[in-house]
Formats: sequence, C-alpha cells, structure tokens
Amino acid sequence: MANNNNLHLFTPSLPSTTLNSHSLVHQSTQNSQVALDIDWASLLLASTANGGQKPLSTRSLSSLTSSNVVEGENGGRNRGKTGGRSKKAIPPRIAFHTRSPEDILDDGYRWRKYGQKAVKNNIHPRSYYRCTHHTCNVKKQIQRLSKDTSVVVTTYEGIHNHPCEKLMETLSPLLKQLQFLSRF
DNA sequence: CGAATTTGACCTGCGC
DNA sequence: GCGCAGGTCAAATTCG
Repeated sequence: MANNNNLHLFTPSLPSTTLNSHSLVHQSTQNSQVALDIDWASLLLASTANGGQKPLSTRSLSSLTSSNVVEGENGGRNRGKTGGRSKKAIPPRIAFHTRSPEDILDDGYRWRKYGQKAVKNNIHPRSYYRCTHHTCNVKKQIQRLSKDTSVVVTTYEGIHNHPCEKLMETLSPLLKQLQFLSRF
C-alpha cells in the first residue's frame, strides 16, 4: 500500500448498512464502538489536492484500483481504434472498509450498477457503480474481502458535483421553513 | 413501460 | 508480442 499515493483507505466498520453522510460508527477489532465523525467534503477535497501528483500504480491494494479512466465521453467499444487517447486524468480515490452483511452502503447518493467482475484470489465478484446524476461521473467499486467475508471494501472514485440527494431531501423542508421565517 | 440490473463481449494496461 | 486481469459497454432481462 505504500505506493498508493492517490488512495485514502479508511477502515470503519458499520453495524448496519446506513451510512450517514457526516458520520460513521466505527467498530474496532475488539468490538468496542467508537463514534467517528468525518467531514466528507473536506476528505474529498483533500484527496483532490493530493490527486495528480504521481500516477497511481495500478493493480495495487490487491487490485482495488486500475484503469485510470478517461473522463466522460469515448468509453467502450470504439476506444483506441481511431487513436488519440488524451492524457489520463487520475481521479481521487477513497476506499472504505466496512463491516456489514450488505454489500451496498446507503451513502445518500443514487448509484447505478454498470458491471460486475470476478476478481482473482477472491471468491466474491467486484461490482461497479456509477452515480446516476447525469452531470456526475463519480464511480464506486464494491468488493467483499475473501479473507474476511464480513468486510466490504467500497472504493469511491471522483467527486460529486451535486448535493447529496437524501441530505437535500431531509434538509429542504427545514430550508423552506428558514426562508419563511427569515422574511420576518 | 421506464428504470435498474445482469452478463458476455470487448478494450486496455501490465508483467513476463 | 502474448496472455492475463481488470474495467466498461450495451443488449437482454428483470423489477417496480
């Protein structure tokens, strides 16, 4: 893991699949519960700042990362045929270890699955998700550890350019009320 | 019926 | 250069 300049690895374990957008409940190996507050936005920004320093060596972290996807258009079949692959953008990546019976953590965003792949040395397949927001190409990979099947590794790639939908859902009535009250 | 998921094919990068 | 492994696409299928 020493050569993962671009990947931040956290190992909180969740008792449930609910991932609050601002905090995690961290369960250590001794089963003692520790509240862990995380400022997600600053985490993401921090990883961005660290981002473009050096190319991430692929296939590291037991194949958690790879591909250095070219942003946006030109995916898929006709790639490379007509040449001209531009410089690779290396999006920031953050990996979470979570102890959960469920694979998919509810992080407040909506994700659409676009692939699943069997990974070497792991009986569990890796799932690939993309944010469903049309202007947002944040991706995440979900993989269960073969050693400890109760641990799910979630790797986020990129930064959301839109607010968390669930958070906005929760906050919008409050905001409306605030706006109403501020008129007085 | 539209949205989401599944799944096989295809593409790319890396190691030998 | 070749083969392997990982990542993505898109048609088919399933689900709400």
